[in-house]
Amino acid sequence: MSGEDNLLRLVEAEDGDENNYHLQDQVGFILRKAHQRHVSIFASHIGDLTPPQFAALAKLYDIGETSQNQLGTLIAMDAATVKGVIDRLKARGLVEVSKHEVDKRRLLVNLTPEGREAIERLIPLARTITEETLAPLTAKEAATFLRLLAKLA
Amino acid sequence: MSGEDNLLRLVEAEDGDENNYHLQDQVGFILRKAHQRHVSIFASHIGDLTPPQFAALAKLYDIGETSQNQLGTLIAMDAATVKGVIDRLKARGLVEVSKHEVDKRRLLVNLTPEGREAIERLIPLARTITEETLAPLTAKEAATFLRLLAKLA
DNA sequence: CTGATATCATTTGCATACGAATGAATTTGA
DNA sequence: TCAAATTCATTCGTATGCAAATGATATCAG
Repeated sequence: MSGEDNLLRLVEAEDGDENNYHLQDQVGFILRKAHQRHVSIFASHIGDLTPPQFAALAKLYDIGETSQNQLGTLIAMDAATVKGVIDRLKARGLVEVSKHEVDKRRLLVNLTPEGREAIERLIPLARTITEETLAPLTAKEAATFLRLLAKLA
Repeated sequence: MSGEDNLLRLVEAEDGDENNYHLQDQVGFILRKAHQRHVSIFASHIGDLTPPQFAALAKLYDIGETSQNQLGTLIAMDAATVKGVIDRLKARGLVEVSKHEVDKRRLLVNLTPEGREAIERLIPLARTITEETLAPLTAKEAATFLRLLAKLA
């Protein structure tokens, strides 16, 4: 038996479960599953829009016209991702784009009337989605969870 | 005015900001950002493997040979997704697949010696990744967070 | 004023993620 | 037993998500 084996046995003896790596205890894995569950709940309430698409509309509704790049920063999407999201919203007539008068690099994005109508209609559903996502927790637990989650995001 | 409207007005009166929908307060949005941050931390420590690929290797290391479908269930991936993950791990020689002797529908998946060596080498890094992901929280907060997160996943 | 830098947007390539449809094999139930 | 239902895997289509490269424009520094 090698020295490494001996050491390993000592470690095992101390801990009892040192060798066992349990995926389901890792924060990344649980985070991924919780996110999956939320997306599924979202889809069950809002079937014709994805969470990123909803985020883009909601942010435009909140702050008004802005550049594609700035919008991406605000909703945590890189330039390549936000372009795809905006392209699809544009194809559906929910947003419209225009060139910035001064800075010719910028692409301005804004809600269309249809987009505004859509997001106003959907925001109440989004509140329901949030409630359902947090339903396994008590109100106090939910508050604690959101506070700690925000620290990690 | 309906009863619902009345209730809503009461809530608004209590809250004072009912009309304003803030994306950054929604659990789904924060969950998405926290997940993004974790993936980024993961990539900074383990550049040549994605979290889903790591999950597949870790689970195979934990339970040994299993069917592709069963593996997918254990690591929370649907059949289409797990196929892609296994295909890429197979192409890199980290897993090998074989046909189930009895049930000819099943595709058995197992670690290769290289895959086993890889996951044993990476598990300590994964512990570091978990620590770094939870670093913004105190030990007590982290324990609370994991407990509540697990309830949501 | 101008060359170096920085910013904005686009494109490509790769990797999840999932719904839906399909085909093969197995299990169930009348 | 045998038709119906189920399970396993694959394929297709669509939608994030990000790294890297590129081009256009704007800003900065000397």
